[in-house]
Amino acid sequence: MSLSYALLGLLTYGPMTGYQLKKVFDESISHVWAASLSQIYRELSALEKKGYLSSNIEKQSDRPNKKIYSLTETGKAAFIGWLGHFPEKMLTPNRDEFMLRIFFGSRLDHKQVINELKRFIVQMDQYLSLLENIEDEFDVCSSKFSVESEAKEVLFWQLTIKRGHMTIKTLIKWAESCIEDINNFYTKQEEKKGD
Amino acid sequence: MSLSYALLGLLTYGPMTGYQLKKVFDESISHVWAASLSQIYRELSALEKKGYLSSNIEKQSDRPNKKIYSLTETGKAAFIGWLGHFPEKMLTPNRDEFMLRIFFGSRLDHKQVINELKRFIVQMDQYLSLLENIEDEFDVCSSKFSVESEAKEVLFWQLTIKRGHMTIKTLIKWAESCIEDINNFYTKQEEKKGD
DNA sequence: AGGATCATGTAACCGGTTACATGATTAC
DNA sequence: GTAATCATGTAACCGGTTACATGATCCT
Repeated sequence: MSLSYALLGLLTYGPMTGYQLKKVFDESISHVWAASLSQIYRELSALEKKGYLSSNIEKQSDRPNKKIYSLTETGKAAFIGWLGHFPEKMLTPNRDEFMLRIFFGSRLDHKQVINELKRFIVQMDQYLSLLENIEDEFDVCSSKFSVESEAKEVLFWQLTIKRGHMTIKTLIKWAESCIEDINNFYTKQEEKKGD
Repeated sequence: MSLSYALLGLLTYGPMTGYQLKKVFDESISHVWAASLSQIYRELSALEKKGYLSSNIEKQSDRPNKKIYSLTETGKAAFIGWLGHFPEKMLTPNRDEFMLRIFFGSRLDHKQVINELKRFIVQMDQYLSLLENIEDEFDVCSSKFSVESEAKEVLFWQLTIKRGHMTIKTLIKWAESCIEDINNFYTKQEEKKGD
């Protein structure tokens, strides 16, 4: 599965604990592949059993001990192998609770639908500004460290964030056009009654 | 869950078999919520146990008998209840195998990445024309049947397809800009070497 | 002859979600 | 005082995927 390779991929940057991996996930990959802590722990122990990872425990007196995972050679090879094989079908099936309700929107009061669309826009705006902050940080990054390898990594991270940015902007435009379309439909309906 | 309500929702249009539901799904809701046949059958029997659906069997001599499901009153009430309660968070977590590889794209030969992005564009173009065909059919629909209730339904179906249309178009633009960005990065890198 | 369509399902698997459990430290 | 952070997990559940099973008819 993909989650395991995401973990292996992050561990190519250096050894980490499950807890640290979760944090790195949330700040980077989560925009492309989300994961919960319990899932990460479960996956890490499975990967260790497989021999893709090794672990050593760092004792701490004040806090719980750390279990630090490192990528093995076979683990790295597995990651590289996975990375080179892109999926044939690049369209991932959508499952969207919100959209499912819009599909049946004709059964609702159109004022409620418009309210929900407005809520949708607010949420997308929030997420958009979050993405814009991340983009700003990347811009700082790529100007600071102009080492070739680091700049290259930042480039691809930027591309993933850009995708989010662009699609969210489009979704906002979509929702706005929906509100218009719905309003038009209902005003036309009333004109007909007026005749 | 959502699948059950999608099924209940479709059955508000009239009684159907699981097989028929699958076909309707593929032509409409699948763009918003995909489902497999085995899943539909499993779900339908669960809904019948719950009392949301009732079934009667239509005997056929040449083909397997049909098990026709109808919505019960409690089923309809459950659907309406679900429909009115939109999820608080309208952002669904992404999980995209393709994007995960782009995230680690710095570890690949940039020519391969560009090739995969081009394949991505081809696939999106195909899906786009599919969506455009659906939109054309809807346009015919809404001009043909101008009964108020039917036109209203078509309106919301159009909105769901429009979302797909707009996001796919954006994804194509994104992929094109990625190819540019990557090419720029590598030509700049070579210029530096030339100095 | 071979594949699509009609029509029903079952069973196993896999991975994502939620809830539970523990417990010290630090910051407001 | 109470919430967040650090740090580890386990167990149950739920829903989506894949594979299997059956069998006639219709189209190329």
